[in-house]
Amino acid sequence: MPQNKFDRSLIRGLSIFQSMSEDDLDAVLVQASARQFSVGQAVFEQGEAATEFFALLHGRLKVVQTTPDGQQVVVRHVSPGDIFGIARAMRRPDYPATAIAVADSLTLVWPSAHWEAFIARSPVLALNALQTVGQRLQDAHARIRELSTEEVERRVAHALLRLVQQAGRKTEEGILIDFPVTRQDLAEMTGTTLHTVSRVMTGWEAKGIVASARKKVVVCDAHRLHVIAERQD
Amino acid sequence: MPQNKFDRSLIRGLSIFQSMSEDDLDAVLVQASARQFSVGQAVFEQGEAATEFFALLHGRLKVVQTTPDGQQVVVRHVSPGDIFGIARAMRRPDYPATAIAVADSLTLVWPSAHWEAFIARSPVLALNALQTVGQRLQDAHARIRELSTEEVERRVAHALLRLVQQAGRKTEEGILIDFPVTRQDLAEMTGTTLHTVSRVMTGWEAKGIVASARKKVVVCDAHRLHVIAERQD
DNA sequence: CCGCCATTTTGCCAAAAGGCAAACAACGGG
DNA sequence: CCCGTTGTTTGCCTTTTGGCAAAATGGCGG
Repeated sequence: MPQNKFDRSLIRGLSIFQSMSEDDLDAVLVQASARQFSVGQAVFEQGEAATEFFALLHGRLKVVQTTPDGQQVVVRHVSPGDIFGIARAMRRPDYPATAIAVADSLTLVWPSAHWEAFIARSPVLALNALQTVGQRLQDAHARIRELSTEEVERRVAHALLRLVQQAGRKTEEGILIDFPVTRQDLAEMTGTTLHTVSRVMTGWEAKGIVASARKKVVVCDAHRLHVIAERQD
Repeated sequence: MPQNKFDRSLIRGLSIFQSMSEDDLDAVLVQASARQFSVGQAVFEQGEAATEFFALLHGRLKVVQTTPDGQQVVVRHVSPGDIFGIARAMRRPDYPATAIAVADSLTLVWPSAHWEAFIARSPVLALNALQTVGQRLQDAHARIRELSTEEVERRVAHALLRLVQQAGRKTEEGILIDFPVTRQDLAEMTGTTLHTVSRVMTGWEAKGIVASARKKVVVCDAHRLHVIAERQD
């Protein structure tokens, strides 16, 4: 499989495959195929049978849950090097959320059924997966703490700083979030409404903390954003 | 070790040890010791080095995170049969939260350093742990969804129903939450204040949905509570 | 280049929830 | 058995946030 040769250097960096032997890694990669997704396309949908799992090589995804009445909540973002869609590895039969490309993306794909065989061949994979899921659990608890104790402005500040961390690119005006972000997206990340996000951002823009345009956010003064995120009223 | 003989039947039921061979289980249990905690006592504290991990045999704990300004958030509850304090298994050096007994409790304790050896001996342990952590991640995402999209009354209803699920005991008046729960506790579980919880519960009490006393909650009409929890305003 | 459509901003108002303070109630120790 | 401590209820008011409506803006396809 030619693309596997091509991917090899990228794949070595995936934390999930760390400290695997070359042979074991080969055995895993032989089973993989590549798949592309363009902006807005879903990799999988909430409720679907979890027949495959993935690694993101390039691009960016958001993972969203939809409530029965149609509201959406962004559970997390997927950055290059992350694995995702590993519901079956946690013995869940279906995907608990929908993954949507927010930038053109390239993924590796494996059939979920192979997971057990991979583990059997290379037990370190299970430990790496445990660490990965553990980290996500920490992140989720941090979100819960924020939603429980912080007011909207602080939550939005935290969300922006997280995006800077994950997808910030230095420019002349400041740090650009390097994929399209709408007010609605920020609202779904922070448990508020696009109206409130707009009001908050307008306020920050007036103070020169951020600059924004349609689907674009630049953080000009990360320090002051930190102060907002951490202040105790 | 005499208590290991005693614990044996309980331990077989722990999901984390499922489908382990007798020999492997023996090897794990030989390393365990038992430890008791009375109400209010901490099993471990947020930020401490994660030198041990635990299984709860009897009793109940709450796992809380404290914010820099002292607010507390109940991350989850530990029921008998759960393992907890497995930070090191996720390669975290310290406990990310504090675990406090809310009922007199009996735990098994292992040194964290043994985890790797256990896995080496019985790889299925890693898969079971992955499932356990995966389930907690699902639960955390459900909490995030609730905090993001639901108003206080629904959140409190969900929290109560969850407690009924985990620790409900049938009585003549209804289903009793079988450990002490204060308004403050419910507030920390739902991201609100004890005042608001009190107001909500008073309303429900008037309608005969719940009955409560100091540190005690009885759900009289679980069905109507469900309706409240699931209604879309 | 124009017009449509998605996105953003904003004003105004209403509802939800928090904060404060005080009263009240129950339990437990001396 | 009484007192102090801890937990609960409640009134009143303020603040935060959401909802609705409408206008403004900017980009993209025809």
